[in-house]
Amino acid sequence: MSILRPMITRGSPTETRVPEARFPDVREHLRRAGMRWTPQRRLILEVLDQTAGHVTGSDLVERCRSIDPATTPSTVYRTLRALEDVGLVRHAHGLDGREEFHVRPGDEHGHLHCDGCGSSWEIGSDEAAATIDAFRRGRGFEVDLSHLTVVGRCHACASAAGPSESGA
Amino acid sequence: MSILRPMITRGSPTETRVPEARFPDVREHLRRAGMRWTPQRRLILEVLDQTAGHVTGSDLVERCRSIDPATTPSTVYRTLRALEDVGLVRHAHGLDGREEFHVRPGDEHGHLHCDGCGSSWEIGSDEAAATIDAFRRGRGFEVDLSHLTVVGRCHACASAAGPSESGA
DNA sequence: TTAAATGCAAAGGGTTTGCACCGGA
DNA sequence: TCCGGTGCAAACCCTTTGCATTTAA
Repeated sequence: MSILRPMITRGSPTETRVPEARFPDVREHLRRAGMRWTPQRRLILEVLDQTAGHVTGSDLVERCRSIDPATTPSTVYRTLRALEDVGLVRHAHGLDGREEFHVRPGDEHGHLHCDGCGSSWEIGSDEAAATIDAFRRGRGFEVDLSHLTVVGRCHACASAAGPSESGA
Repeated sequence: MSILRPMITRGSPTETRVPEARFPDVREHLRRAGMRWTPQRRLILEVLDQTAGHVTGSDLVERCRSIDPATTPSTVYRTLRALEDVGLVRHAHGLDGREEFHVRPGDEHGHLHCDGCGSSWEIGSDEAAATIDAFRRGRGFEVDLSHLTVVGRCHACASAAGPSESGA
């Protein structure tokens, strides 16, 4: 249900470049915003789309470079902001606070980071329901799930560290 | 109930430097960790303590400089880490992802930021209860409240923007 | 006395910007 | 054709680090 509409086979093996026919909505989106559809943007969107989790700006630069060495940081960062303005990309903040981007999925999600092992998971709207409800009912605050980052210790790490680790 | 124990008059007007007697526990803390009690550290701790909310590193540098122009960034940043190691200071991440420090309060709290008006509030353990419970019961995850940052739209902003703003 | 802490200045890293050229529509 | 986008390189900002000096204990 990604805005990119992967249409057919999600990961056709050998094909790195995906025909732009795959991004019909995106072109529309950009066009309506008076923006242009360029090879660089396609590449960036593609890499972003193929990245399961999230990428920082510099990560994205690297990944794009591995496909097209001519990629430049300024273009990537500018594109990222442009795409975010149009609503095609969103960002959240990682454990270290850096921005992490991802193609905006049909269903928003938050992030759960374990301080212990460094793992991270997605928080679906179902799992976030209690949180969202609490703030909405408590003070009429509308939580932005895609910006929700919960940090702490996963079950495994919490068990290993013992129960006295948290509040101290 | 701050660890700094402000003891008497919270802000005696003319007195900028507070007698170190005000920080008995802190000295102890540092001493036990083999660390020293210096004027710089006292200043930093003081500014940190008098800052209601949170400060970024550079904020803190500025504020310290306004009291003692000789303050240097390296000392501030190093002290910040040192104090955090000892457990006297904690950090969270602001809206923009930058580290925000504060004297570690007796009761941890998270943060609530409104994307609309830029306001932010503290989330007490009571308000976070539902969230903490949900993750604990759902997957045995122990949420670190002091690292919890919830972003979204406050009641006022949500009302102003209308209900269709959130998921789009 | 002696190791921790400071101050300076320079490095560092990710991100942003100015500007001339390029190219999608 | 025309305005948006790109690439380059330099600027930026906050933060960190090396090293000689100072200073708390």
